[in-house]
Amino acid sequence: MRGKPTLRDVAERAGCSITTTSNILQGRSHLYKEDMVQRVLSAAHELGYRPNSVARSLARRRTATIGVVLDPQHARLTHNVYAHDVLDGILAFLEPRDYDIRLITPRTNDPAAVWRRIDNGSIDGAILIAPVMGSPLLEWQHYSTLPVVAVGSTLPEEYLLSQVDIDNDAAMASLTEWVIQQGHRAIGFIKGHPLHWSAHQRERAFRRVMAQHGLPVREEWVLQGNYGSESGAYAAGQLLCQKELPTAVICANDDMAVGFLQKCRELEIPVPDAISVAGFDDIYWARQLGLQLTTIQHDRYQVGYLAAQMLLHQIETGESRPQRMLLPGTLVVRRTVALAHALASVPISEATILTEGGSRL
Amino acid sequence: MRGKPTLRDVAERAGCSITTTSNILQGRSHLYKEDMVQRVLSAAHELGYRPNSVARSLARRRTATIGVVLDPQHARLTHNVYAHDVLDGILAFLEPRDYDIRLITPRTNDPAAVWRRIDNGSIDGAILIAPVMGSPLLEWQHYSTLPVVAVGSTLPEEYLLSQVDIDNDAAMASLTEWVIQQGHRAIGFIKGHPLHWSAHQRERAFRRVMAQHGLPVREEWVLQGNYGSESGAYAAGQLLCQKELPTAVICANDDMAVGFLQKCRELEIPVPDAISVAGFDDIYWARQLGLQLTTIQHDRYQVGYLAAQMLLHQIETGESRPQRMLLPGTLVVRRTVALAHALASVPISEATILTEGGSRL
DNA sequence: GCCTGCTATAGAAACGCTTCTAAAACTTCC
DNA sequence: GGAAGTTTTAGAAGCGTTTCTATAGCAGGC
Repeated sequence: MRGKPTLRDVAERAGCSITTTSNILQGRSHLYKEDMVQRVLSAAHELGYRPNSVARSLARRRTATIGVVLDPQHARLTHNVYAHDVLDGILAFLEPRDYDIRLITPRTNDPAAVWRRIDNGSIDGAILIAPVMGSPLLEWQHYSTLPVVAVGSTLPEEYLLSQVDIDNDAAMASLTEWVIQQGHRAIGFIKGHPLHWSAHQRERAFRRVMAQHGLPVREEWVLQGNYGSESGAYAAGQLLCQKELPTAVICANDDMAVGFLQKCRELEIPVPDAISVAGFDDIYWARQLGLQLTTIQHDRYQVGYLAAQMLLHQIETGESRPQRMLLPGTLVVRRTVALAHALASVPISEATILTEGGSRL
Repeated sequence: MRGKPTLRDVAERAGCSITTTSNILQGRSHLYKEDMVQRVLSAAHELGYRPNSVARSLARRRTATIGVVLDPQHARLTHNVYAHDVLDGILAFLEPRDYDIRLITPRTNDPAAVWRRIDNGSIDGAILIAPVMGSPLLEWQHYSTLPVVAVGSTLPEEYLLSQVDIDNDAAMASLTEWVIQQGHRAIGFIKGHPLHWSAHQRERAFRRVMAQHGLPVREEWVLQGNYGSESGAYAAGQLLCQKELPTAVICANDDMAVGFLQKCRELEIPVPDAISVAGFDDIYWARQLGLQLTTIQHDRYQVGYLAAQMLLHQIETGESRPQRMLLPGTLVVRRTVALAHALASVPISEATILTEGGSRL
């Protein structure tokens, strides 16, 4: 016996066949006499036998491993707070079920290469983390027959992908609704990264609710961001130097809201006294730092957990009809959004005029 | 041909043997006539053949996968900023070399179970992320013969583990040195998590430098934290209500420093006017939020990158003597540490007295 | 023209496990 | 006491690769 002990070594030592050994070691010991069972068990223990998972995977035709694939766009985990929470949820579900995780971070945009890497027989299914528009991950159908679940992007139906995500639309709608209820009429918006579906969904919800309330959206108050906090600060710079200002600004995510707040501090514009700011995501460090940001909180951990569950279900049942599962977000009211009528009547009192003067949906 | 095409299918289609096919597909085409090579290549392409990595691993006796193992203590990735950066570095090194990563998060403290999970033939080596004292990961020697590299913990030699880490001792020494150079004599310290080696190393360096300068360390100014920001805030509460205060406080990491700063703000104690605060780690969000924290910056990404490199070297050469590699940290001077003599002479002017009155190393 | 020494190709044995199928060994029953 | 059944065990064929070794085919040298 050179190297690691194999099933054959155990069998020899116990004086029985490989089959017997394999069966007993897999827990099918009711097939054998107590005596045999003991012999095998102790032989295995004495040799320190550990089954080789590669050989097992080959024989069983399943690997008990699932792939977690990061979009090439945001393959650097570091600043991808989203991925951490989701990954935690995935791990939490999979670990007790003896599934392992293979982390795949393609660095190319060639879908054939990407999928060759993902679907090479080493995983039973994959979770795609937040594929963006144009991502090679979305070419799934042409390159793989693996069960797949996408998280963090609510994709159009035609991609035929199962998905778990938060309900961006409903959450942003309720946030906007609430800001309006605080008496704000003049509301600005900082948009998220243009390649993220969520950015569009959040913007659309904002506009819809504004329209429902008959409030105009002034395009000079709608600024492009990219979900990064610098872009929030930049947008703040752009916005705050305008002649007329909104009384409130909704940022498509917290990172940008944090950047926005910083810029406000820099320019010595008090929040929420001069302007109200809302975010979306309820990120850890904003909370940690006591920024008291009013925002939408949602359970990313749960997204990961449910995605893993959905994927395992697909793997085990062979069910392949794509499903979509949307989790609700919760409005968290803190202190960066004030009542509009309590505002100092700086340039912001224009607000009331705007309600009439506004032009488009 | 049911299911995925195999090497045999390609061979049949190309009208040659499996060996030939395998050789050509692995790039050994100089062995064959151009004609044959073309036949095989196009057959493979037409069938959409993709080699099965599990079978390949079994035959080659290597998996081209390395395991990244999180200590059960901090298996939740979410708030483990450290792990993200390291993981990024690991990925960056491994991806272009066609190695994959298996993420392993044991949830138990039984070393046998943990190592059964890690070393089951599915990986060629492992990187252990920040094993803490008493971690089952440290039992390595008894349970595995896999090449292993530990990162994020500078362990005692007797564990016989290769390691890559930052030089906690040197970095904390230079930070302390610098604070002293700013004229501070009365310096407090907030300790890190007692199970982390780094916490002890940082504390020891602090004490040593203080002693070298003949400065006493007042034990009522040395408070236990746990690397979490809440613990920093708590320690601040404990410290700041004392009769005599230090003029500066060094926190064993940034998270605690952030907590400390928040508490200061809460208590309306101006930093650095009333008290100076230093951190260690230079975390992203502290920077992001413009806290201007004076701290030690170090390259966690690089730690991961080098660890992966070291591990691959061990795997490929069979070299197994444990090596240790320590990366230097860099002092980043921002604004939370002021010159001591520029301080308002609040209770803090006691400082000068302390230099004499102090008691112990 | 036969042996030597190439090159080009194929056969077959691993790798370590699972599992289907078959065959011994032992009951039981009429 | 032998057919029929039941329990216990073993044989052997995969799983899809890699790779060692063997064998054709075909020059060239004497």
